[in-house]
Amino acid sequence: MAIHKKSAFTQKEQELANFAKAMAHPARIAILKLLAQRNECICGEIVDLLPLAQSTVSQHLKELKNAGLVTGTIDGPRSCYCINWKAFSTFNNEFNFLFTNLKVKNEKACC
Amino acid sequence: MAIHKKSAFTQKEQELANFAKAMAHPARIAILKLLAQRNECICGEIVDLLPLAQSTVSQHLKELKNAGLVTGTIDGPRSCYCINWKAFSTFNNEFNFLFTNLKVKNEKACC
DNA sequence: ATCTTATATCGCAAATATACGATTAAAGGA
DNA sequence: TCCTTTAATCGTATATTTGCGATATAAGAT
Repeated sequence: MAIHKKSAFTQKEQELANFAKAMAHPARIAILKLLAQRNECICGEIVDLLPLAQSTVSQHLKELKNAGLVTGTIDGPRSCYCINWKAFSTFNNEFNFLFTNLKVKNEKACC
Repeated sequence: MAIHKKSAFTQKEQELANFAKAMAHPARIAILKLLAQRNECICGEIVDLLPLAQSTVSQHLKELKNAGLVTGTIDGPRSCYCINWKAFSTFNNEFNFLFTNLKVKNEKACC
């Protein structure tokens, strides 16, 4: 069952997994890319740039926001999203620490 | 529905998403960590180190293998897994290229 | 006050993922 | 040959994700 024994794992393991989960969909990667390629928030437009229904995009944005990767303010009929670089690089560092640093030491083909 | 309109996104977006998906579970993060912290493959033992049933661990390993993050050889009743550093750093570079490089240019708090 | 526009939320259907017990398979030892 | 050990696979229950249409909401325009 999906009893999700997440509590059996460490805080960091769960954090990294949640981060990965937030990125585990091409639509969300695309959204993050759009946000990253601009120097400012994107207010509107996002839906027009994706091949998905408005409600679907809104849901993806919500997930990115819940994961902390994106910040957003709702301003009446107009919303405004941008990447939360701080949280983003925190996770990136964690990721690199866990794997890339070790890579230097190991770099060895076994099986 | 989960009609997964993945085809509507670019190859790179899908690749990154698949990579993230493979890491999107604390158990798989834990497995990767175990594999990374050693200088060699882990043959056996993995199940003992995780709070999950043998069949569940086997399934997670299979997913990591499918995603290309882990290589493995089955040697009769004994299997042998280790991290595929090559694929791993390819993805890591892609990730960094997409986001971290941009970060330097942007670093700007908006909303 | 009503209409328009942009976006969030709800409700549902279908696909996927998670977990585990049971079973299978395959090699080595008795 | 039969038993043991180790790990993959199958079957199944349940949870979560994905996607969309319909609806709600909220601000601005008319």
